[in-house]
This record gives sequence, structure tokens and C-alpha cells, in this order.
Amino acid sequence: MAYKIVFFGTSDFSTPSLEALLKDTRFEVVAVVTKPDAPIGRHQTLTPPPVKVIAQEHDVQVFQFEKIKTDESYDQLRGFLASARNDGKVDAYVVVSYGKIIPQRILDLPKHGCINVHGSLLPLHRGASCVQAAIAEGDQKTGVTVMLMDAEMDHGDILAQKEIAIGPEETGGQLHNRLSQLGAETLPDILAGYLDGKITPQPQDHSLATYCKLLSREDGKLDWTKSAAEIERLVRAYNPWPGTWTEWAGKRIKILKTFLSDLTSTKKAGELNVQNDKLVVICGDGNSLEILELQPEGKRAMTAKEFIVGRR
RNA sequence: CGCGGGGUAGAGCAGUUGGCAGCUCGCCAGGCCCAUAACCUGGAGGUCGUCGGUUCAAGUCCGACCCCCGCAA
Repeated sequence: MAYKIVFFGTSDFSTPSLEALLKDTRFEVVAVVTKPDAPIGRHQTLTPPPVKVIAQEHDVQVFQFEKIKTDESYDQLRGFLASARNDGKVDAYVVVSYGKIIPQRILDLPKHGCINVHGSLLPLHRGASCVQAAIAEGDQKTGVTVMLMDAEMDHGDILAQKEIAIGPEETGGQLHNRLSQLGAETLPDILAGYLDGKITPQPQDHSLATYCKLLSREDGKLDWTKSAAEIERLVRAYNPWPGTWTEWAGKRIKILKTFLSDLTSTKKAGELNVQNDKLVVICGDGNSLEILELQPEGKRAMTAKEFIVGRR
């Protein structure tokens, strides 16, 4: 008989994992818990989370709690799990990029605990922006961790880890997709192995833990006093979310792609300098960064050359 | 109707009070040069987002619509 699973997830990072569980006959996804539909995009169109769309396509029960901490949410979920159809309890939760803190009493409901797929090699990069952090910190490799959840964030015992190398020009978006797929490939066998009692959870070395915060657009404002190498990594890491930008002539300009250059400039650090058909900025460590692609406010993305030509 | 910028040559942009549609780059041809992404000469390439209105005359003024983008989420 298939293990009964409740899946918690919201973003695109979680959809491959959900799909992997849905098509695996060892599991039955009895319900999906996701965030409420939210106004999204330029016109604030009310949009369902991608996870909800997939769940509905498979006729899986969907819960969207406005506030998951409330008694109401707890009672509703517990009631569902206790119904005859689910004969008492589910075997486990799988939580992938749900986006909210799940209260302990809800985590306590499944028989065998809660499994989380996290997009970094824990204990490194605990928190919400693990993919960006790996690139921004200059890590050579990263990966996914499948772990048991406990009371602290990304703190539980590890069931499995898979590593991948970070490409020298890889962006946050590209890495996000690769890790998302890697997580989905890893999850089913590890989950089954754990529920079959064949995998022994290993504690993390908490002394090595690092943390990353939830990012906002404001975090993408470039600080040109940092080193050129740091900024180059940040531009890659934060592409496409939250994006990196700088103020210029009273307008916001997104910086999409940069290159560690050996060109020099007479301008002060942080000032855009046009040299021939190149755009160069001196950074805090005295090294220069060439801006290859950018996007002025209200315009489409363009190359530095196009930007310069249009300004003459 | 959340706020705001914009659609003009292949690309990026300018276009004053309506009066022959321009700039830089690119492209094509030729020239210069040891050579060139440099320089010189010539050339092609536009139904000015769409539809309608005002006018002798609309890129420009008015109305509607389509599309792209920044903020916000």
C-alpha cells in the first residue's frame, strides 16, 4: 500500500518535487497545502500558486490557509487527516519551499514526521535565499539536502545530500532550476527509504551553520564599495530575483550581466564610465567591472553597446 | 480600473509653437592603409504600434484599442 503524503509547497522550486511524488506509485499525495492565491504581476491579477495548479490537475485536495498558525487551520487540517478516507493519519509531510513557518502541532500530525527538501548543502545557507547565497558567497559547489524537520529552521537530521558544481557564469535562476530538478530526482527514493526504515538520519554539524535572509528588491541595490568580484557574483546570484540595480541620472538601471575587466577608469568608484563602446565601473577594491547587459527603467533589456549608442 | 515610463530605418535614440522624417551604431558598395574593430566617400533601408477624429496639412492635437517595460506584490 502506498505511503500517504501531504505536500506543503508554493513556488516553482517545489513543483518538480510534487510531480515526482504524484507519478510515483509508492506514494499517494492525499492533500496539498499551499499559500493563498495572490495578486501578482503588473496588473495585480489574482493568481494561484503553481503548486495549486498541478494539484488540481491531479484532483488532489488543496488547502490554502491565510494563516496556518490559527486554531481554525489546525482543526481543518486535522479533521481532514482524521477522516475515514485517510484512516487516521498520513505517513509523512513533504515540505518544499512552502513559504510559511508551519506550527509544531501541525508538524506533529503525521506518523513519521516531516521531510524537507532544501536547496543547499546544509548546514550551509539555512534560510530563504539559499540558492542566491551559494553563488553570492562564491561557493564552488552546492546541492540539495533532504532532511527531517525539527523545531528550528533547516536544523533537522539529514537523510541525504546531492552535490552539483556551480558554473562560473551560472545565474541564480539557472541554479534554482537545476537544484529544483535535483531535489525532485532525489526525493522519492530517499523518502521511501526513510519510511521503510532503511535510512538512518544523521545530525548536522551545527557549528558550521550559516544563514541567509529572505530577499527583497531593495537588497538588489548594488553597493559599489564592495569588490568587483563580489559584485559580479551578486549580479549573477540575484538574477532574476531580486535583480540588481543602481541609480543613474535619477533613474533606476537594472544590471543584468557583468564581467571582471582589466580596463581602468578615471572616474570615481561607482560611477558609470563610457570607454569606447564599453561601460566600466570601478569598484571598492579598485578593480573594474564591465557592464555587459543592463535595463534602464521603462526600457527593455539591452547590451551596453546599445545603451551607449542611444545616448550619443 | 494600484503608480509610472515607452512603441519613429536591423539596433539604441532625437524630433522644438502641426509644415519635405533625423542622429549614432550596424548593413551594402567603393576608397585609404603594411594592417584594422580606425578613417574617407557613396548607398540601401520608415504604412512614425493599430483604428478613428480635427485640419489645407498630423510623428506632433483629440478619442479608443493593442503591445513592451520600471515600481509595487
